[in-house]
Amino acid sequence: MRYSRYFLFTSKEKPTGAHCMSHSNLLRGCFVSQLAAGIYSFLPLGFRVLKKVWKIIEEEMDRIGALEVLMPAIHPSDLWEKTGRWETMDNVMFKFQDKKGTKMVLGTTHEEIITDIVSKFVKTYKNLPLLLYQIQVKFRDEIRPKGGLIRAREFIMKDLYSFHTSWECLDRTYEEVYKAYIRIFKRLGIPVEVVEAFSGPIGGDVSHEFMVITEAGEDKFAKCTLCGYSASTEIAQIQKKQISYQYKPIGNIQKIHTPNVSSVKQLVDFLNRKETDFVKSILYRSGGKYILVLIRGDKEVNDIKLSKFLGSDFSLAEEDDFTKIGSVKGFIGPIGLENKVQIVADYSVYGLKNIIVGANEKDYHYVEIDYDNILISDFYDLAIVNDGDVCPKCGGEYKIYPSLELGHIFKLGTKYSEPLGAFFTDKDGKVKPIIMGCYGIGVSRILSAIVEMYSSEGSTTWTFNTAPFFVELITINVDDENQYNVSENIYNQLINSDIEVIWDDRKESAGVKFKDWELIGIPLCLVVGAKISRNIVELKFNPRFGKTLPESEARKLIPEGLSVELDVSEVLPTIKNVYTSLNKIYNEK
RNA sequence: CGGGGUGUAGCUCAGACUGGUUAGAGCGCGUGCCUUGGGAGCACGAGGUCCGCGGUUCAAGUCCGCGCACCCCGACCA
Repeated sequence: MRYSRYFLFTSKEKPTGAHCMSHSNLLRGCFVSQLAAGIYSFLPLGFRVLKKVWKIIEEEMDRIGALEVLMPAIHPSDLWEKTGRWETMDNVMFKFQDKKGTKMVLGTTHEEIITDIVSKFVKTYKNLPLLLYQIQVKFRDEIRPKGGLIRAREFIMKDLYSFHTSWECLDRTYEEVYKAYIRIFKRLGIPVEVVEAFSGPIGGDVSHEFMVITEAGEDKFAKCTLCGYSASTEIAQIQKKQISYQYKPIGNIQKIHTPNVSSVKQLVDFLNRKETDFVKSILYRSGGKYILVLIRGDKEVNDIKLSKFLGSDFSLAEEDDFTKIGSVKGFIGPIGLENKVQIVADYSVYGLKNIIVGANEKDYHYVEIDYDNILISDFYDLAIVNDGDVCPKCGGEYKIYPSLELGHIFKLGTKYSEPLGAFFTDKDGKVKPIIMGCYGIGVSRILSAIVEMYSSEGSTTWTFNTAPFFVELITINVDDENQYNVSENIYNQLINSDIEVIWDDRKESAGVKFKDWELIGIPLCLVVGAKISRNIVELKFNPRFGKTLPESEARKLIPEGLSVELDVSEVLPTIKNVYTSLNKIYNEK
């Protein structure tokens, strides 16, 4: 490809509105272009990268026997109503009506559709197991899209669905998909962490997320520094505590004036105490009862953990609930409410002495309270884990990492097959619901993830299998006939050797060409300049390309100083050699 | 949904507070010269519904009202 004929309009300036590096680089490198909030076009260069990611996913899906389909992006409401998700996913759905007034939705995901398809055709155990997947556009009307492709409202996703006669069979497929995902991310050059995860409204009980560690993400996971166990902070538990608790009502209670000071943060400043000297009290309604949850001031309640204890039907109390139980929002505390609410505490409250709690009176707190002065009905693990919390597997310490979710695999069971009537006749002649799994990968998001991994502002680095071209050929002075002719010759040789090359044949200054090379993230750069009079050209490596490789390989392939001078006759063999070595690392069966 | 910000040339932004000729800069774009190993230089030039609608005024990019879009923080998020 000749640069002069390509669609490539790079930007020297950092775009406004791009607040993370990958977003900025993808815009500046002319990979994508924004149409509306969270809605992007893939431009020729970006689409090349997308297709490369796409292809690797297809290859690995093929390898586990999954069959590719393409389902509609527009769905009528009926299937969604059958599973109840017309309501439960309403907050992210783009809904509209067709000209007949039929309710429609832009597909947020495709469990309903694929299950419907399978239910029409698969009637016997003889046709199972079955794996179907697609790479398709998904629509989610996120309230706040951000980070470019990281959280978009229209995005590309790979979704695989598996269908089984038994849980054992699902388990085996789940394992295979897990391994396929590991291979996919390895081939893409993305270091992923697999973490146990919450399966959420999609259903099922087991799930794993494939995360990359980056500040640009929107999730967090906890990893044990000792045994390596890791889990999303949505579900990460801590080691159970031995509780030996006896209620000792306090005789002489001390109250202090805290005018208009209610949040822990404000109290810390006002009283000059530590966050851990406070116990927060959070009031919930559940099944007509009130539950007061106590938690140490530095911690946050994990609603998912709480729902295990309260059931799914609970909500935060509102203003008038506080009045009903004789308390005040902002100053609620456990002492004095013993008869009106059930009091449960997070483990973090256990053993605390000389703490401060709300006095159920506007502008007042109680001080010098011990944990056993509070009537607590039970202690549970209810908090979102922090650094230093104790791993339930080995007693080691957790560390929390910011992360971006690239893949998520679920065991669904019969959540969709039953309501949508996907049944099969088993060997024993009985009709049973098909057991399902589903497995997603955020394909477009992967582009952002790779850029976040290895690039810096204004200088992108793609990995071997994702780089839009393998070599950028730069001719310093295209008016120099010798430089031009040698370049053209090398360009043709590379094409004939199936090495993807973009030739910067523009009449631009050298600086412009080098900056663009770095911005668009091509691994190798071959420079044809004045030294061509001595038959010498220079081969340069992208500044961070080595980081995308295993260290030993990087040492072997990449010269010190990232650059080497070559005789023209050595160019093709050298590039081919690097290409073959990398291909072996990333694409060997 | 709450809080905040922004909207002027293709891009990044000044001008607005205190209304007043023909609305500016840098970059980019075009032409010519020069230059060709890290976004070079000189000259000339093209390019604007100042987000939209309404209002105040002799006069609105500027003031007022309504709306829209985009961005940020929070809430939300298979």
